Amino acid sequence: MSMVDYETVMSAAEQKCIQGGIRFTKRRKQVLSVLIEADVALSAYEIAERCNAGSDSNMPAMSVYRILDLFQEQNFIHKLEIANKYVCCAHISCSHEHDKSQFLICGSCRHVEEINLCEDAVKALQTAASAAGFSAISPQLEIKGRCAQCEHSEGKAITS
Amino acid sequence: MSMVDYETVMSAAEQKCIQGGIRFTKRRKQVLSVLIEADVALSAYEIAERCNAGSDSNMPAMSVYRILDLFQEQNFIHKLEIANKYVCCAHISCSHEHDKSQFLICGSCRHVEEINLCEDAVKALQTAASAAGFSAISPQLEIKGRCAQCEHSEGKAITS
DNA sequence: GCCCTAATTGATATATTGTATCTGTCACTT
DNA sequence: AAGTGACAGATACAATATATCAATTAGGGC
Repeated sequence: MSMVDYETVMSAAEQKCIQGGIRFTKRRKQVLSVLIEADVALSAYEIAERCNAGSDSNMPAMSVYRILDLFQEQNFIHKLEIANKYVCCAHISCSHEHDKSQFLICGSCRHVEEINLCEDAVKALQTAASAAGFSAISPQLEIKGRCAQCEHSEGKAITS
Repeated sequence: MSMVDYETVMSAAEQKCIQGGIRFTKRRKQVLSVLIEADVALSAYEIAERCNAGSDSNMPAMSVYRILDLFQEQNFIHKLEIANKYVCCAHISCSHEHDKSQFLICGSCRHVEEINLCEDAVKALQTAASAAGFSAISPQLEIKGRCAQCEHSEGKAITS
């Protein structure tokens, strides 16, 4: 998330909170800050640690979970269920619709990359889902694979 | 998994164990039995419960985890990481290669369906992965969506 | 059959991730 | 200034998973 401007994202988030009748409190700012500045996906407890690192603040994990829930509702962040980690949405400060995101997750090191699938691939997934009685697939797609780093280091197979 | 013949699968598993120099013990038979007979994906603790249901056996959850690890190495089962549940591989008793599987997982009720994607869709995923520096995607694909049942019951949005 | 070795299981502790619940506090509205 | 509802604190606990070491069991050579 380090490619987006911190201030732009924070103020966009604040605006969306105001519009939604939600407060952008100190706690919430802390959590969003950590996620914006992280260049990797973080677990809830890692977020709490980073909030507390080198400061007087004492962010309890429970608060992190509550705030993460809220942020997911607001589409500020994504939860990667394969990794049990959270990432900042790359499009908080965009005006256009951003309800499609795809993530590649390394089965070895859990490194995460956000990608863009072509429309045809997404349609193929939708079609297969419909055939199986699923009316819709999630706009967020998580695909497990093996990053180049892990591919070169060890011969260990991709987990499942 | 109820569409496959129980005995066929069990004996195929036994053969593969023997070939791999691995014992097909009572504990392992219990776990595989439960997964074959289950028509839904089960968590490790649910598997332990079912092993113990109405019997003198006392299967500890730790043993289940160990056996699940082994079965994953042997490709007898798949772990669905989005649901934290396990399913029997539909192809244990097949002779052909079976290293591609795709699952649809309902984001509301965690219902699981195994599907078959067309080659083109899989290739598109591969291509996108390569472009992002992932040398390979996992042969097992998990896609989150919303099953027809949940779609008709509630208006609640797909989680993430 | 007996012993040796390695595989397997038992048993216990602990880590990680997440939910439930109730209470206290703070900010906005009137 | 008081009331209301959103927000945070605090505690307990559930669910999922890993680590470790001891005890047991099965199979192979003698």
